[in-house]
Amino acid sequence: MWETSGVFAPKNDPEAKTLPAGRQAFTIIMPPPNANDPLHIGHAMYVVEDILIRYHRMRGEATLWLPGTDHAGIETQFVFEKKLKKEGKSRFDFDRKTLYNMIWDYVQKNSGIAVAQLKKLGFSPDWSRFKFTLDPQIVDLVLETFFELHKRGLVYRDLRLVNYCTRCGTGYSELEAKHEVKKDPFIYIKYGPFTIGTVRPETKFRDTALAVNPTDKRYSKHIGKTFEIMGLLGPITMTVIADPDVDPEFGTGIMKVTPAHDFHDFELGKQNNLPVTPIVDFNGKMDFSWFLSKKDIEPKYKERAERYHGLHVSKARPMMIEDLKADGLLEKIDETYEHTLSTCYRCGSVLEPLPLPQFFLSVKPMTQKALKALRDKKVKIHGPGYDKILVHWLENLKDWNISRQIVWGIRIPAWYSTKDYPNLQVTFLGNDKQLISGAVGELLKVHTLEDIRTGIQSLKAPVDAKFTLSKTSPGDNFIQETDTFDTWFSSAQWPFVTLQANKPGDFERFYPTQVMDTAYDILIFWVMRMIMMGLEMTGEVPFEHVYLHGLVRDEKGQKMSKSKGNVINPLEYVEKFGADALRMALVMSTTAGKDSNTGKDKIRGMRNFTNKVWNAGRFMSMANQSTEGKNDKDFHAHLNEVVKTITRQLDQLKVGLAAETVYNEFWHWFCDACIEQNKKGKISLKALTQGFETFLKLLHPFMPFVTEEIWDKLARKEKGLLIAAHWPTSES
RNA sequence: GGAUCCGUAGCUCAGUGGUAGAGCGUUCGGCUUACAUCCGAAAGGGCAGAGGUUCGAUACCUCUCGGAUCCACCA
Repeated sequence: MWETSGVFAPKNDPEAKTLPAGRQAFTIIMPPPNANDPLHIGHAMYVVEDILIRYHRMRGEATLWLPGTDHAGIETQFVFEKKLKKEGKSRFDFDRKTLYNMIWDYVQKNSGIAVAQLKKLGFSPDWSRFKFTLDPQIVDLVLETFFELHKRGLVYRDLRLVNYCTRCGTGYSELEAKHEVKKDPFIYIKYGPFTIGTVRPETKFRDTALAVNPTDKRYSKHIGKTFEIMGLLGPITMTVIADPDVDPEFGTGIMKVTPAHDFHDFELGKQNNLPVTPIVDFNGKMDFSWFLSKKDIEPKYKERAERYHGLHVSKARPMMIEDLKADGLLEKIDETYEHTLSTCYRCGSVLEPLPLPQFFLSVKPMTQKALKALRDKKVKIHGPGYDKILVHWLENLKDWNISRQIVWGIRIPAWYSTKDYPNLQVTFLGNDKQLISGAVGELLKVHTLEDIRTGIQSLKAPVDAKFTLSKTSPGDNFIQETDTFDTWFSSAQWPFVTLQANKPGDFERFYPTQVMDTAYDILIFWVMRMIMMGLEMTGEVPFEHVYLHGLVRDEKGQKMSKSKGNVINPLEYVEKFGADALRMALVMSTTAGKDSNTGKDKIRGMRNFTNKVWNAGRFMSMANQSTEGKNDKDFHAHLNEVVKTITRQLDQLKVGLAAETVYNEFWHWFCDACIEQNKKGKISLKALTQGFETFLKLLHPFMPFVTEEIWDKLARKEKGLLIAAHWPTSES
């Protein structure tokens, strides 16, 4: 009935109330769930949004809740690759276009599930405005944003170290790396006249300098001097440079510098003009081709380099330690050393810092605008402490790496001319389904440009390569960048692109939106970037309030995870206890920004409450018929207070508190006290009926199904659907 | 190393500058004609500790202790 009645869509009624401050509507953009995943309990927390939407709709406002789903680039490709692996295949068995289409079909097949589940939870978004992040109009707008940002000088391409997962084959932004404490042998190596300590002996072959703290008296005299040092592959020369970041207390106080494989060293290398010389490749394997291509190598060293070459770091490292021992270069090993490593948040592999040209956004101008908006209270964060966390991030944010080396996403619309770069390095899956690497010119002898454009796996354009921005090929001789945008790059634009890509006039009418509700764990990933991007592109904040709900934990307070087996499937509980019970359990007595423990007991308790509401409805038809009650006046007075309180609480986004209030007032006041008084003739039927209808309205945003059902039996014929009924007014 | 949050009844958590609340659990008594997925009654808390502000603090400030989370660095 709700869906066919059209109430989910914002009313076009010119009589729709004009809201305070000239606001035309009450709008919430739904955080898009991953299109290919079934819902988890976190999505059920969107009930906060549905409560607010239903409340404002009943207030007579033009109310829009805009739903959608997310292509979730890395997550989805990762899931799909796991599926391929089960079938004994990998992403390299398919050319780019085929792989993309396969994932597209896979996602399409699953995307209906999430939507059906949202409906089962009783959510009331306007399905006619549904958007997917890869809908053509959305992609189009995202590309335009990129062009505009480039025009404003905020886009650049640069060689940087990226946190690269050699397992997943892509780099990540600084936010996506997880940190894990690991125990690794800390090796002290004789290094010419010095001793250095390291956990990564394998990178030593391409060290470019030695660094010491300029205030360290032991070493300061060596600064600027060059030493010949005996290594595993023969003698090398090394210059000592000054670096105030070197901690004299740590290890031996002298540090090797490897710009290609360490973030700090990369920066240090820039300052000192050191070359970036990688030794680990993008598969996590040792690459000694630079050495083996030399002439006249001593057989001993040649044998070693050949042995190491192509081995994974984890295999090569112990081998090198043995060789160091054999050469008498190993001083000692500290086996107790603990340090923190970056790991892939998807697969858990250790991330390799690797040099790769990437597209970046200059964030500074955007963070400044965001900070100002926060200072001016244009955006208000609900959830204690999170406003400070957000400010801290905005003040310290580094430029945003928006390139991802995956196919599932929006391909970066930068094109390189094969005329400018005939030696552009590409990896191409040929007609014979073999991976072929080489320069464009060479490949063109056997394949057409069109073949290469669609079949290309990866392209390594030089850092300073000229590129043309265009939605389609700008000419006959262009090859498109193979990287795709970080999913968050398009998600950051979600509040305005969904409205711009929708019905004409929507953006003007519904933007800026009022509330953004999401879990606090994506405050930085998403909310911060939406504020930045919204301000940059529209000049306005994307939303006025950010409601950060907590994470839903199990009844013991443990984080839910698949490995612990304590994951709650929301739909299971909908089956068992009803959607109303689950909804109520999720918001009852919760506060913004705080985790809540939701287990069976709590949901069962709320099922009992649902039942209580139902039974009160049954009582109404057999209530005491008295037309006058001596407590009627007090009854109305208290009812008025209840309406006032709940209205105020909802206006202040205190959803958990409002749920608690309506629960207590309905059960312990209306049922326990007032119904009993009616039985004794102290409260009239008229007053009681009016009170019950008021409570049905107050309860409706929280428990839409039972309340609508009771309303259907009681009052719908005269008064229409409860979902569209008028919120009770209170006299102050 | 930096930051944030929390410490209230046995458990899980709300809450407020003016003599403490809910759910679950516990105890006792009830199939009272809406509801035993219920009703009635009861036990149980000097709101972590110390100091300060205030006429008055659980609530505001400082410190201590305890717990959680986030970020940075680690050759």
